[in-house]
Amino acid sequence: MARKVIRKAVAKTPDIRTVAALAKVSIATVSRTINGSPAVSDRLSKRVWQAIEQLNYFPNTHARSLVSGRSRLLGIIVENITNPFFPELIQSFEEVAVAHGYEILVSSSNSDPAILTTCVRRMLERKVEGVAVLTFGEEEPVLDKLAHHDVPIVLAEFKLDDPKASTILLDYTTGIHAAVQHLQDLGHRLIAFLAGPHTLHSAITRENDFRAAMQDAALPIQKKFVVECDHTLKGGVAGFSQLWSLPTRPTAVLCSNDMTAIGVLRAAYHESLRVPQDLSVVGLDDIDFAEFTLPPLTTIRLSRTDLARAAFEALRQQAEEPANPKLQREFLVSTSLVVRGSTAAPAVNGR
Amino acid sequence: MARKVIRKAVAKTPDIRTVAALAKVSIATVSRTINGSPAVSDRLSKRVWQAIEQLNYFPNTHARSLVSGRSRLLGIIVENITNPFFPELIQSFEEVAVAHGYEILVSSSNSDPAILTTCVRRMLERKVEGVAVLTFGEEEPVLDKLAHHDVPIVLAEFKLDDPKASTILLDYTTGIHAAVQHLQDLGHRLIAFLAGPHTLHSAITRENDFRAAMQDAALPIQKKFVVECDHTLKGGVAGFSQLWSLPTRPTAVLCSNDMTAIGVLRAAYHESLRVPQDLSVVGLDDIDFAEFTLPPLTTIRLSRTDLARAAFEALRQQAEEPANPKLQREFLVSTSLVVRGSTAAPAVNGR
DNA sequence: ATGAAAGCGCTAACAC
DNA sequence: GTGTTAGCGCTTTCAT
Repeated sequence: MARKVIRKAVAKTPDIRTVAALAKVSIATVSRTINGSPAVSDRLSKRVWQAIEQLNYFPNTHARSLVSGRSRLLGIIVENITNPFFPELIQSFEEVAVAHGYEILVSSSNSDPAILTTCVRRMLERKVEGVAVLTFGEEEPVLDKLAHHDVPIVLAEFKLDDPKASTILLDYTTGIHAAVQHLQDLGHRLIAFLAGPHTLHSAITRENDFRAAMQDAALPIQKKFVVECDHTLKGGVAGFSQLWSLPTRPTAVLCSNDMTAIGVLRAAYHESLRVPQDLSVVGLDDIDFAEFTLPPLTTIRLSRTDLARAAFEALRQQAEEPANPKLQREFLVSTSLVVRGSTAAPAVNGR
Repeated sequence: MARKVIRKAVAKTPDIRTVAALAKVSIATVSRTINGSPAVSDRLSKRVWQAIEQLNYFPNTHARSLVSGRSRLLGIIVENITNPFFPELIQSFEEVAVAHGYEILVSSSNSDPAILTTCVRRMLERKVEGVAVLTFGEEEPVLDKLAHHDVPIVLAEFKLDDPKASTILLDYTTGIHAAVQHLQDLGHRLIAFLAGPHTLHSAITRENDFRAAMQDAALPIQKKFVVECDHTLKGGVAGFSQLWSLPTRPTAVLCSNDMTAIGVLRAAYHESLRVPQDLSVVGLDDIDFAEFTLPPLTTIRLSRTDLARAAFEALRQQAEEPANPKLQREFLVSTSLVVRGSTAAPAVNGR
């Protein structure tokens, strides 16, 4: 009794009962109205919405999730939010998720399996309906845990043998072939490749595609022309100096990602090399910034929007139509070459 | 009955009852154990943890939030996640929040009041315990709504007259004075300022601090030397060309943020100007990338870590000790000059 | 120290 | 069409 009095005294945030009382209907009707059930008469529906408006009411998500078993929460784990590629990805993912009435939980794994584990756990605790692991294939062992918990999961470039898992395949081949072709057309023969860390599936795929493209172009690959970097700007600087210490130097460098290419641009500048006259540089990703480097970076575009949409769609399907027999389990995102200012014909003495 | 059979058949995710049954205790004891209540005997506690382990159980956050009224969720709204300043800020905020057992909801307002409104609403629905609005003072009207809902809120550079609101003040003065001093020491007298959009509190504060610093240095400000940009790289390019079309040109430019400064660097390059010999450039923020521009950018550092920590602490205090009479309502984050390669003495003919 | 039971705000099955 | 009611999984009195 005393409790009730207090409840009246303190203006609590309105709940479904408050609305029902004001609209003079049952709480079931309020619930139905909110959820757009067709079985509510216009007359009552109007009264309910009016009450909702008047009270500035909105439903408690936790209560909803508890009873419905659906949280409308999706998790997205990226490798490092500080890498410009990822914020753009997150933004696209958020946009499409919110448009479909989902909320997202974001985490960076920072390539640390321990962190990934706690990320996953936190997301599981929040009862996410799906997790997009866009770390590009680094931390496989942990992923089994996710699958075990029966949560839909989508991975970039890595197939998990689990009915709840789907995969986004990146078609690097097209873009990388186009890039090598482009360089060959310009007259380059000495083309180097600054690879990503071999702990990453994507890095290995990219490197393999480079080798294949060179072979298709009948261009030899000098052994020392493929060097493993770490997908950071500093890594690009280091990779460049390794290349430059070689007796024969390449006239063009294809990089496993844009940050590496930007590192090369920077290192080349310090060596007083002119890009593209003395060295052609090609990146991969086409981060927003690529347009603004000096010179603007020729690069292989990997659309963050396409990737994010595919990831969301994979999760949505699993969450909303788990019984659908023709659930799409694989998604393909393509790449394409964007020619800007960092590539040109090699200088004659470069031959 | 039929229901129960199904329940047994399908291996449901374990709940508190499952644990209690396995440990042969009541659900209350399980709850107490999980929450570290001292009133549980070692003997039972051990049994409970064992069961938890064995079942790989973890509590349902929604149920917990529903009954306890605490979601352990914090919201952070930034202006644009694509601006490198913000991911760094988000990362720091996430780190400290997670370390304290909170989860975060991230949103970008993209300077659009309508988007901000829905962000706020979504966060309110999720029952966040506090919101950090780090948009730097753009969308005031909407903020009242937040305050109205009795949710703790922390703002950057904007005071809201509400008991639940606190403010983070940025001490630009120190950094900007140091920068002007630095330029004066190098011999500059013709110093321009590329301001941020006047819709931003922070932009106005920065501009005012610049004017004050110039006055203190007894340096005149040419009227046309202060131009309003928009805190983007493109804005910096545009600002530079406006400056360069002037009859007398500045020998140094101080920019309201790093992206603007990077735009100036780029525009200067296109004019075949050498930085810093022909033009000194100073940024503000010290984003990660500032270290890697060509040349490395001299800039005024605004620590994202400090800012994030202050924001979290403000929210935590409001959420956990709302009754504390000496709750801190204002936080100060300082700035400092970082000298790199984009500043030098002006060329003699520049005099 | 432990357990029984009430109830957080909501949805959905069932009754009318 | 609309209302009544039983829980969703948990925390928290209140007994014992």
